[in-house]
Amino acid sequence: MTETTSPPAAVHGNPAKLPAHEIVYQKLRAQILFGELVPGQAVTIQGLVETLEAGMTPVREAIRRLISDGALMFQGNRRVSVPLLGAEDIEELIFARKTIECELARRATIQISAADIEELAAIDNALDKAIATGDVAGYLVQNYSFHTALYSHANAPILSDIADRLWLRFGPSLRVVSGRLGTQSFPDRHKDILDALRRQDPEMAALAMERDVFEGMEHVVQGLRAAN
Amino acid sequence: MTETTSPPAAVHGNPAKLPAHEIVYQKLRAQILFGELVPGQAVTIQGLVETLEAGMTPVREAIRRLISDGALMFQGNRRVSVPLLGAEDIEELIFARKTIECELARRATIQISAADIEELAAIDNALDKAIATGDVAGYLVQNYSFHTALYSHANAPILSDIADRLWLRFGPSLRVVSGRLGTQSFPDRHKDILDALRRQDPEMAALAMERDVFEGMEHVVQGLRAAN
DNA sequence: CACCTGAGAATTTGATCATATTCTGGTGCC
DNA sequence: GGCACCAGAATATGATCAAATTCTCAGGTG
Repeated sequence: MTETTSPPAAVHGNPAKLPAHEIVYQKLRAQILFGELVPGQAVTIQGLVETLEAGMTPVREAIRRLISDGALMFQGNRRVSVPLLGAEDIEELIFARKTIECELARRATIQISAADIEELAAIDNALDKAIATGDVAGYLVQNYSFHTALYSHANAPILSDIADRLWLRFGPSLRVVSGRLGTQSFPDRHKDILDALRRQDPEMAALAMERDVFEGMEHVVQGLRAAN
Repeated sequence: MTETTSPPAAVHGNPAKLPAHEIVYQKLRAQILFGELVPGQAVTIQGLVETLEAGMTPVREAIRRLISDGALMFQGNRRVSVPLLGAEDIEELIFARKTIECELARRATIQISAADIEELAAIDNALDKAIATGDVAGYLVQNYSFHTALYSHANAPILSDIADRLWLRFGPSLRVVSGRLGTQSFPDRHKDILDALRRQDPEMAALAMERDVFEGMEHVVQGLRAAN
């Protein structure tokens, strides 16, 4: 995932040896990305201490990291909550995602191996299955996996890191929209992306990615508009 | 600065009321941006506890935030240090800065007031003075101020946040290069940017910004190359 | 008489610290 | 050269203090 933020790099044979604050961070991060937490929801330190059965210091550090990530919001008084996105925020996210993720797609295209492309295809199949069965949580996980896996082949840690952060920002809203509109209606340009990868055509990959990003975000806009 | 990371918003009459972890964060951040800390240098919690005369918990939280910002690096074991940039990192930074900061320049151009332009001009004057007198620290501060002030008028908190983070990544290296090559040699496209702002020409502003970014980063590349 | 308002207490939550425990890296002995 | 030990640093806990929100209950008003 992100070079700078996930340091222990998951020592293969020793999964239990991660520090507590790292474990808390991962758990909380997943909850935000995949929707246990709703936009606007308050997040309390003591609540997480009980829920995650962790000490106070690790929880504190995890929250600080996630605030820095843009995944949580410090409300000025000492309260922390999951951010609500406005139309302007989404407009910014569209621009940022387009430029960053298209570039990552370009870079990945010229470096990825055939075997890795098939791994991506496998993820996309799982995604299709989730869409077909209306499995919202599965859809969110697989969609995120697809993008993350692709970017990991771009050999661009800083850009990948930026992209990862952007996902944390709209994750909660994506969940709300998916829950409301269902997974069926979501666009999926992943087939086009896979085609481009196989043809080793960076610009085609970038274009497909641009469509995927734009349609996905547009969908969020519509979903949030429906909420008013 | 960044919406999401600097919450207390500096209650006008009560500067002493910031929490300790926030103060530590600001101090450490400034040290990184403006060069007290050298790339590769180790950062220890206990060292900062003594230096900044703060408790352990606030220091810990500040370090976590800065790691998440990309300003510090977790070395896998429990060590933390200031990152060293490689050529590939700089190449990524050039792309990211170009796209993000040019867009911020565009957005600022169509929103900034005449009075605010003059404030920018004043910063640029201070910058010129620092260059003329060879004041490296002043140069770094004023240069950062100019960009930050400009972006604050773009009304784009997410993009500004991304830009801010990028500065944290190359700040230490910029300091090294400036110290080695002197401030004289640094390019300064700020006059062009100010021109574009006054003419309300977004594309011209973006172009000037692109040059400023590119020449600045190219300079860093040359400086680092000279170090080998 | 019902309802709104606001002061102040009670409770919840966050911030900080002192301390115990665990881990890493280095040193010196075999 | 490899292994055991040691010093120092990081991680994690729980207690304590401080702040903020919420609740409650008078008092006043329509």
